Amino acid sequence: MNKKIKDKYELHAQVLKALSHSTRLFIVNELARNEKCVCELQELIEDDISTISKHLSILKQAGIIEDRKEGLRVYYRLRLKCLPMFLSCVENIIIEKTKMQFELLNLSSKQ
Amino acid sequence: MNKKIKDKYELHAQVLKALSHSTRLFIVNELARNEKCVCELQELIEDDISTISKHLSILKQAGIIEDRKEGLRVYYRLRLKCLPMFLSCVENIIIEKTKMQFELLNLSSKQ
DNA sequence: TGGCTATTTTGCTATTATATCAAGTAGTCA
DNA sequence: TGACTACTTGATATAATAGCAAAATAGCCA
Repeated sequence: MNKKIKDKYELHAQVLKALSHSTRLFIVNELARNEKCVCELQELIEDDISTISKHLSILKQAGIIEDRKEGLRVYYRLRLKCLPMFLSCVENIIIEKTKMQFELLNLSSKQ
Repeated sequence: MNKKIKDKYELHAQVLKALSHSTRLFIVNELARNEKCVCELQELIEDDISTISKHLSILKQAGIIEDRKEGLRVYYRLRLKCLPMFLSCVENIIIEKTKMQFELLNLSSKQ
């Protein structure tokens, strides 16, 4: 694979990597509804706040979310509007995969 | 975050993790056009064949691709038809992000 | 059967990602 | 100014992943 092509896919992989974590997916889904401050996310997730802050910085640096400051609070919102559609595609993958496993089970029980 | 929700996002994260690698994204894009055997992919990628085989098994186990055997060769194809759409969404993220960085550069040079 | 080709699996080391705690920054308000 | 709240960053220990090479498996054909 030539370097130019590899670099292009490297960029794509970085975005996907940023989304490859259950907490970060949860965050993205929450922010798809409306913006939230770190403290609101912390209440929902119940992890150490520094862990959540770090997840947010990973999403931000990937260009997936952006922030704005209001007094003491930092509000985050989704930058990528096509993300919910994209996640429903992932949902399809999971459903398909589960079906496949189910069919496999059926086949093996018939033997 | 309650366990049920966490588990759901964990499943999604696994699919995204499988896609979070430049070689695997390349593979998926190649297979989006038509099925290919491992040896054909190896020619294009030029990595150790055992490395490519491992990438393929990661994509397969995530439900993203499937395989069929023909003689000595194993042909892989895309299982997830919505994937190209989904990747164009990632492309948008990258374009947006690049624009943002460009604007930042412009702003700072005006000072 | 034995030798050949295509692919997968295993064992290994190096690299990268994650979680946590402690310390640091930034904005508010008395 | 100093205490307080909301958040970020740094250090570090632990866990997951990548890539290579050697060994194993599977199908073909003489």
